[in-house]
Amino acid sequence: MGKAEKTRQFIIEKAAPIFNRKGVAGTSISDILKATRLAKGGVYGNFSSKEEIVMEVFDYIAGEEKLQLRKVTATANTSAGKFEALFEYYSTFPKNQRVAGGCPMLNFGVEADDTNPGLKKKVSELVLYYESRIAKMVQYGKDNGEFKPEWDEKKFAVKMFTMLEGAILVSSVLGHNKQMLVVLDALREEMKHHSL
Amino acid sequence: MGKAEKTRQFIIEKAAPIFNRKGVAGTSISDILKATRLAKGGVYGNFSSKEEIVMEVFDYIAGEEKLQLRKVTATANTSAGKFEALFEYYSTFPKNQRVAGGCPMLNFGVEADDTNPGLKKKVSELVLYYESRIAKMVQYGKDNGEFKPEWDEKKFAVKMFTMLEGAILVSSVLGHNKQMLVVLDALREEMKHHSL
DNA sequence: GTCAAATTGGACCAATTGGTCTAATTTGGA
DNA sequence: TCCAAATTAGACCAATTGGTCCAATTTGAC
Repeated sequence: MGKAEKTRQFIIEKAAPIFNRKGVAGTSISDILKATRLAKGGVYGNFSSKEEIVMEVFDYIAGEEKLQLRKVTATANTSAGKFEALFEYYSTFPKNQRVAGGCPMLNFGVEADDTNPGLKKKVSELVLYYESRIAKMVQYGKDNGEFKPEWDEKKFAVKMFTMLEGAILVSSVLGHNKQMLVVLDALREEMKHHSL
Repeated sequence: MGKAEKTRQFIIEKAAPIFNRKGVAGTSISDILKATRLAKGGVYGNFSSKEEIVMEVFDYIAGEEKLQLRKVTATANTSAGKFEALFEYYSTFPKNQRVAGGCPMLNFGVEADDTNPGLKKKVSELVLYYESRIAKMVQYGKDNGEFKPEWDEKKFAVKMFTMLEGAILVSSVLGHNKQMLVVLDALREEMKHHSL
């Protein structure tokens, strides 16, 4: 990693939690200068615009979250165990988040929806990625004889994903995770109900 | 309603969809001047700050949405019928929305979370209002012998609310309502499962 | 029709926005 | 150690931000 590449990465890492918290419109270049303690030239020598920073920041947060969730699920070797590990992870969300500020799909998705088509596309791809990951985890469990074959993995993926996103919203707004715990219990119950 | 009161209301109505779409930080006073075709004095003679407009705009959208949902559920006289009317309403969301831009709890909640405690409180109160409305609808159905008494109305309210919010997010980002339809089917199924 | 209340149009404000540019300095790899 | 690449510090830009102010005009309730 060259010198410039290092600085570029450094800027992304410092800017990521700011954008994730305050949104794109709510974050200014001067916020980033403050956080990085770089001069303006140091930022604009590596990025051509705020928009370019935002795009890379989203990819960075998305990548970190994927890593984190892989790490969480890797601790278990059964499908049911992986789900339980996920449920435990979300029971304290956003405690063990890699990049502060909550779920990037929620944060960037809501804002990008009406204002930033490029970012919106990135968010939509990430949504589909997670839905398919969940579905694959169910399928894996079915293949291994953990779950009943008639469990519809795609429908469950949609339910689990939407409930988690909704619960993240509610938790962050209410300032506690009671609803998240209810949601996780419901997901556990559905899994149990389809277990062999 | 006096002259000033009319203008005030007019400003709120014109500003509401703009804030709901572009967010608080993403909406400028000049956006509002353009939409209302008022002069600056016309706005600042009625509101003391952008913040004050935002607060009233949120209350306005919240009120309109409450009216709309009351209207939707009023068409049915059973609890199950009211739920079905709601499901049909959300199956085409945001088609019949009173104020364009999607769910205000999602839009304002995500942004206010880290930036605007006053607005955050308003959102959280609205979230609790809807959760309790759902729970009451279930309770009403139980009282009328439509649903099994062991159906946990509070847990269902959390599930329904979080799933709908998540589905609204996913639908808006993906640009279609497939996931919303899956969610609505799941809710229908749960209701059926607890029907007598 | 009067008269106070409301609105206009826009000048004006200081601060901030995203972004460019440059000369001077610092950095780190060959 | 040298030299190109990277970064600094900040001047500068035009545009925009939220907000104030005021004289002149329009409005509508009585």
